[in-house]
Amino acid sequence: MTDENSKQRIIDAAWQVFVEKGYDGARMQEIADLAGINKAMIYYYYKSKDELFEGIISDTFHRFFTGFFEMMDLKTTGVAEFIPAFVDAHIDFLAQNPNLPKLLVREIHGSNPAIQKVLHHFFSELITELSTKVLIKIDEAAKRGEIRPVDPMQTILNVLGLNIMFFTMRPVIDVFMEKFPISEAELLTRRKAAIKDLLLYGLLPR
Amino acid sequence: MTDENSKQRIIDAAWQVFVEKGYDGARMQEIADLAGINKAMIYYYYKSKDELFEGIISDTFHRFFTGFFEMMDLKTTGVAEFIPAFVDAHIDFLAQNPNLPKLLVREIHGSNPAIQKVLHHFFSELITELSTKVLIKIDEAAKRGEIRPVDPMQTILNVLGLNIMFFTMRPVIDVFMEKFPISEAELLTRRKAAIKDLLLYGLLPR
DNA sequence: GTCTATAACCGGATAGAC
DNA sequence: GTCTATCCGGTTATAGAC
Repeated sequence: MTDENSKQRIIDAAWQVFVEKGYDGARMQEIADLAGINKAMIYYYYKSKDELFEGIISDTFHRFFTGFFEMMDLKTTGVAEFIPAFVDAHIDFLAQNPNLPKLLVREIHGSNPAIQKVLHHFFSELITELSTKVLIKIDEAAKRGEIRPVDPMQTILNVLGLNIMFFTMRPVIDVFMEKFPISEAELLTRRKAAIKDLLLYGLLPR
Repeated sequence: MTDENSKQRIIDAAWQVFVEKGYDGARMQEIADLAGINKAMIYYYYKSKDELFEGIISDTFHRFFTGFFEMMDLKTTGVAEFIPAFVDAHIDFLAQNPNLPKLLVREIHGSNPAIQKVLHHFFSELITELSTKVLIKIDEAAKRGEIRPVDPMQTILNVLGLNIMFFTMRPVIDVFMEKFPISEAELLTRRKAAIKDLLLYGLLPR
């Protein structure tokens, strides 16, 4: 309950409160309460709410993108094998970190400097990765006739959009599902199946 | 500049500020400044920030869903004609109201009562509409062999997700597009084309 | 209806004891 | 490292003149 242990408790609590309330809605007092420490303790480790947010965001997204890049290194031969493998990995990954897209989509439309930093720093890196590898891979596969001729950039947006929408629109989907109640696991399974089905039939030549 | 005119100015200003800053980030003073009236005037028409938000949200989403339902009444024969027509209409509609998905996705993950109300009131209605008409339409089209056998609910999520992602993830997409600069109109055209292309090839039987 | 002035409160941040 | 007590600026909301 003492020592640097507190710092970790603060980080965990802050992440949780920032996710639930958003940056503007988050209260330092609530973070302190959740961490089970005094509010002043937060200021012992971080000099401001901004710095706390910035620290947590950077750290979290750093770990996120590290995981994401590993995930994209899936060893598969052709696009027809890569796509379903990626969808499964991506959705599983997001299902284990559902708060990430939630927080991102919430803060991204504002002008919070910490988020702008994340956006440009990490996403620029992601785009370089995508454009030097995936974009070309799609283009070549199309020229080879392995997949239909498609707009590579838009195809990436399609895949990412299909995967991520479930997590950014979750509260809406929950309302949808009130009338068709199924388990969380079943819902995820169906979502993955439907995405892979659509993409494979939509991309492979007939 | 006087009379009830002020109320409309307040509504317009409030909508803009709530969209830009989110509920928690919005300041009554900023709304007053933007409306070109005094802060106290807002309290002459609305008794609290909550009530102002609630009023504007309910009103806006009421108009939104009215438009949405009209849009879904597209007179088309089969699914193969309906889908591209819907995608065009939906994206055009969102492009003219980009602040709606922005605000929705921003507030939806919190617990703001006004948003919860919108969510259950309007989306329940939408779901009834979807499940009594679209869901069945997809199911029948599949049985008729007009489209491939697909999970109807997931197909709806796919279509909506592909359309909406562009607006909920816009700041991310802008970062993507920094390296491939094209005009707004061209971007929207490509987005629509790619979605329709994927859906048609992915849903029509081979 | 519209304004000025101000009350009342809240929340981020700090001082300083232990 | 951890706490109590407190400051201080900002924000919602109201009182009351015009």
